[in-house]
Amino acid sequence: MTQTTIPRPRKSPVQARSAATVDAILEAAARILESEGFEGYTTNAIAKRAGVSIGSLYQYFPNKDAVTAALVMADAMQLHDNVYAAAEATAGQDFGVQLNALIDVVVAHQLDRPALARLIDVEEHRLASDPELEAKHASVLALIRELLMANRIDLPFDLDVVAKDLFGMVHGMCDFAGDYGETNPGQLKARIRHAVLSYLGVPAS
Amino acid sequence: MTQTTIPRPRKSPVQARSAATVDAILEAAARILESEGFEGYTTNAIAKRAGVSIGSLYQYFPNKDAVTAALVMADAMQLHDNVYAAAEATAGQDFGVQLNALIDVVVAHQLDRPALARLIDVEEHRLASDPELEAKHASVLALIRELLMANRIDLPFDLDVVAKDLFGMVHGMCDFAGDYGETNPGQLKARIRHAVLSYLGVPAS
DNA sequence: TCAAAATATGAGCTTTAACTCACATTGAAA
DNA sequence: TTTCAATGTGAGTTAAAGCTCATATTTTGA
Repeated sequence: MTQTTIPRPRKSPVQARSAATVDAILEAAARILESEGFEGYTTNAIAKRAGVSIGSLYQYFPNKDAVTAALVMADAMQLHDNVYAAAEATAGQDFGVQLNALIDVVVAHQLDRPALARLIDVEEHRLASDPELEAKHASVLALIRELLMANRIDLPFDLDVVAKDLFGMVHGMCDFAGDYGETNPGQLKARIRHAVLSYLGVPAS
Repeated sequence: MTQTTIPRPRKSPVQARSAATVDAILEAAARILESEGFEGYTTNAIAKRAGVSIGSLYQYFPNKDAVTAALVMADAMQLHDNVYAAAEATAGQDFGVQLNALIDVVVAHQLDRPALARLIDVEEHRLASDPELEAKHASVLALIRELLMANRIDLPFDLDVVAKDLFGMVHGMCDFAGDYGETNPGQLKARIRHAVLSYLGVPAS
């Protein structure tokens, strides 16, 4: 594994137009990754699709990996924020309701742009792990643990391990569903709900 | 998605030494992908690690993707063969025993070389889907369906969908376990077994 | 033993993509 | 209005990686 320079923004945008440039670059990067895969994912292509010059791209990102890292981080933050928003919105309600809200978020996150989600996953592993990124992940797992504890669910295994299993399970089912072109997110959610509840030994409501 | 030339062996080896060359190339490709990721995965590096010249590599593979395709196919065949071997070895026995055998194979396949398994997964999606490869996958799913039918399991959903869910679920749990460095494959198997059995509504034996 | 086919070699050609830099344009503070 | 910092530009440099090909070596079969 070659030591890549730490992928961090070179300079922060201060004016509105440069912030727009950065946004355009990230959005273009996502779209190219989604439509072309790693194949066509080049900095020149990203700049072109974003409608900015290649020079501008390198003004805000020291190298290609920095663009990808920013993309990965944005994705992680989105999941994190949506998950927490869903939890807050359903706080105090039935366990089933809270669980549904979480599943909605995760399924949406994975199925909305399945190809992109998968490639971001890969890059997430390839890039040197960013503490900030790790924190977001840990935070999502913590939320799952809290949900389980607050509802005094009888766990078949360690709390820690159960949270990870559930996350992996849901992720895997979504991923695979995305692969064979699942068209009915509603039914997928129902199945995931069933999988989670039965794993936990909670009778379906 | 650029039209890549169909990744097919350029010529088949007829002498023993050339077969050895091809094997060495594939093994080297796997090892590099595993230890360096896509980063260092170059045809020159593969040839070097395999101890053969770059010219030899291109004698048997028309391009880089052809090497990767062969690797992916070999992986799929290995899973397929192991799964079928496990099914035959436990044919006629308890559902629980048969299921355990299958889980053993899948966990081993995914956890033996987790980094490699993940990257092969990615390439599997990037490459134009090979009918032969699709057939192997379909065949594995068919085996799961047969197992469920032969044991007259009461299914919560469509047979087809259940098979896919189970595969995705197991895959996801293994993948995630590989990520955080699961050291205890035995416990992972137990949890997967629990997840599968409870999804199916089969009481643990 | 020997010719022909199969296999192996690696320097180097070619393409491509990451990245630079000298210069142009725009925005904001004074 | 002026001035300087912030931002934008894209032709061109550079390094690397895919791939070729003329040539060398090994194996086979007659």
